[in-house]
Amino acid sequence: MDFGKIEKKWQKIWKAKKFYKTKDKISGKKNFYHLVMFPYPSGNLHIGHWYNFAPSDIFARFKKMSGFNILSPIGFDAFGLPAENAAIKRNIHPKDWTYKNIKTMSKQLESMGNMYDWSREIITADPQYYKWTQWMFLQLYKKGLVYKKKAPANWCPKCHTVLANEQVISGQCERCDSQVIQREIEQWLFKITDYADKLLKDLDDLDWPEKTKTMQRNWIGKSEGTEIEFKINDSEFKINIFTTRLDTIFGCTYLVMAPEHSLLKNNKLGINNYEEVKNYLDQAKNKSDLQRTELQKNKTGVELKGIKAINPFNNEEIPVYVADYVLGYYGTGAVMAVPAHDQRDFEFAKKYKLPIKQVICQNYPSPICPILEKAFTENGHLVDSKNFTGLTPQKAREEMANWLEKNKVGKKNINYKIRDWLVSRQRYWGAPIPIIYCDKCGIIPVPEKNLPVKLPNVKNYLPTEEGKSPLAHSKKFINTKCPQCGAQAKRETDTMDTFVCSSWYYLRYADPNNSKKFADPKKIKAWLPVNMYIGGAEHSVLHLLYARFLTKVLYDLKFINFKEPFASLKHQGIILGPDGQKMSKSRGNVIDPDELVRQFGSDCVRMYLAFMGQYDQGGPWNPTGILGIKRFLERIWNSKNIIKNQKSWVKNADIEKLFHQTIKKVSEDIENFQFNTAISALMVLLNEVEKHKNSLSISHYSLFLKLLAPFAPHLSEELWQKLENKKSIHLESWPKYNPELIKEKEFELIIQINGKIKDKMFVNSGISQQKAQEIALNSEKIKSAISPDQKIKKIIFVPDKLINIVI
RNA sequence: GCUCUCGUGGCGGAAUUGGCAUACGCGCGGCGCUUAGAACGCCGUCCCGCAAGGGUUAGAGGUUCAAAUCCUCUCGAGAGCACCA
Repeated sequence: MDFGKIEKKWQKIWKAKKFYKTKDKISGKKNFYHLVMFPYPSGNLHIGHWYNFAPSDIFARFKKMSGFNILSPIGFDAFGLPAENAAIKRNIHPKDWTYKNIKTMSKQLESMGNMYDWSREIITADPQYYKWTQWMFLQLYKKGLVYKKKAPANWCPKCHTVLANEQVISGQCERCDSQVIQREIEQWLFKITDYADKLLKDLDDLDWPEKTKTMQRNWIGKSEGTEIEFKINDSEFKINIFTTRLDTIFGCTYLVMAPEHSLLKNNKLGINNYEEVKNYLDQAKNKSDLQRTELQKNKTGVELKGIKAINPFNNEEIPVYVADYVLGYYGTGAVMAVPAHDQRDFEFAKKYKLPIKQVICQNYPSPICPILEKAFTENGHLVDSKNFTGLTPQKAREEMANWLEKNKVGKKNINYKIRDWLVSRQRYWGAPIPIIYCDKCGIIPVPEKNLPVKLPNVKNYLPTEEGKSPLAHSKKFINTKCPQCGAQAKRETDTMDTFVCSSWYYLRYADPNNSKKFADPKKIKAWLPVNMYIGGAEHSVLHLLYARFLTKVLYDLKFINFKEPFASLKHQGIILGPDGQKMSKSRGNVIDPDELVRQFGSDCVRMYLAFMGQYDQGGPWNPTGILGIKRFLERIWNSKNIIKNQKSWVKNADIEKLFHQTIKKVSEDIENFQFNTAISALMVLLNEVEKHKNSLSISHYSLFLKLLAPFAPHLSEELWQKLENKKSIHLESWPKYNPELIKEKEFELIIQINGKIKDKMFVNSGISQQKAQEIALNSEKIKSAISPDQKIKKIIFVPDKLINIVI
């Protein structure tokens, strides 16, 4: 049977009839926004894309048949580094490369037969789209959530651009794996840190995978502690430190400042050995993140000679060091070092022969504490801590913080790990940042009416080493007039991180062709927030965090009336190559879905992907089982003859019951994204039906086709129309089961002794414990298993399941 | 180092969430159909045992009438973060 032929036929008909065009409102139906993360136009679809798009379409089709008005759009995340890098490698203009890929990938996507509304397609590299990306930038700018600063940033020497914190993986560039270095450069940032608390709190109410929420929580990294002032002796300067272990302050034997600390610039503190310190600062600056990490085991630092800091709790004078194991961007950029209770301080103190003073001890009130071979970080009681001695660390932190606040030398404070989102890129293939520099007026945002700032079609799009965008070479682009005073001015030449484009695209689908607004508020209201969002877990702290941030900003600006973009979220697993490695062209382990579709048909491929295993698990691609699905579909195709050749129909209560049980099982499984067990239930049903051919009526057969429709949209449509139905099966409503009919009249009672199965027996459903007990004790097997001298201690009865005799 | 997943036949995986372990599919074996094969159909297929029966969810303990499921430790695989004070 050539399924490919049927599939092409229906795809053509659906396209011609605009069958999947979405209406914003259908009376009597609730809207349901079903969204799959839009693809990056990298070249061709691989089987991983199919795994993302095909099973999710099963869910969408099921929801549609269940009575919802579905929005299931598609588009392309078209700007960005990888496309640009790939284009450069092939010596093609990024635009040509990207649009060529979009064309191929669209064709491939169509061959899946998904219910996408192509009239709503969006492409983020389209000026009609990025006009609004630039508009978003301006809204954030107005709200004071965008700023520019010159500071060390993650620089990828191969991509010639800065990267956001989220795009640096273990000190390496997310895209090309080059070692990222720190480079002082002018950059634009979004103040995502202002939203750290909201981003954290609102996670609680989201229907998202728990691990994804955990990842975001860790990324945001809330940490409650105390900020303390340490005065410098004979000086007006103070060093502020942040700690979560205030209880250990009597064990503080020195302070450490990060090399980036502002008090270290130009020898403000009047240090005696500034030459030496300056040398150290310069060295630290040139270290990459990775180098700094690699040196974890071998910490370095320099003492600031000639100054001492004063511990406010005991007025002890302690030395101050600069060391790059302290981070400049976290907390206050300085810490109090307690070697006895912090492993990093412990290592440093050992190396520089600094005192290690234990103030938390397990043995309290015994005065003898064990000698430390590493930092002691567990719980105990305070020792050698003046009037705080004897307290638990928890209690001590409370009381010490009160003491600090009373004496005005410190206060409770909260720090977050998350850093501001660096959005500027020194690259060509992105949305230009809508900013103008005027000698007189300074930094001026482009007026909204002048948007979009179009990306010019330049010949020279190669990135440059000096840290400037290729757009800096385009005189036509740079030179402009100041919107405020009209004088000659220059445009910003950096472009935006592609994650800015993708952080709001879900809003645009509600109204993709609007030229006056990013979307009509009525249409936004009709569809958003997204009801079901599906995509890879690799975006947990990138796209998914950025999208939440932008939604919250738009909410605060009153453009939208919801705080979270994606009500429910599901991740699909990753399909690896047959060798168990990540699929990549260089490894040569990429599976081409087109070839599989030619061989088996798209219904078969999508169904096999759904059948392979749990949707969120993935794993190595193993094609051996696809024949099972192929056979299943062939059997369904042949089953039309059962009806045709049927002479007399015999009602069969068991088959009747199985049908209703299958409706229940399939419905619940699709709702829970358990497509594999839903398909297996359909297989069980077909197996039974084939055994009792004469008990299959036309209405049973129709019902089966409806259950099949989300999984195999083409085949089910073909068979449906062969039954002389005029309308499409995809306009039918999802079958409902009769709760009365699925009830089992009998069940197999499991009879256990001490939890081990000894006998099984069919009995009527709903029997009482008494009755079950009687039956169980009368069983020959049970009788012989219990010797006369053994007494029954207890009997456990689980209704309609089992009875357990404890002896 | 920290945070978090996961480990079930030869393979992909089920198990109503603590109540019949191995559903469904692949593969394999046997039989049928066939000149033969392919395809298809039927039967079998966790291990030991002729059987009665016993054992089995990476391994070892524990909780429970009852554990693949909960707890502790060990081993193994994977993901994310990583000097965050």
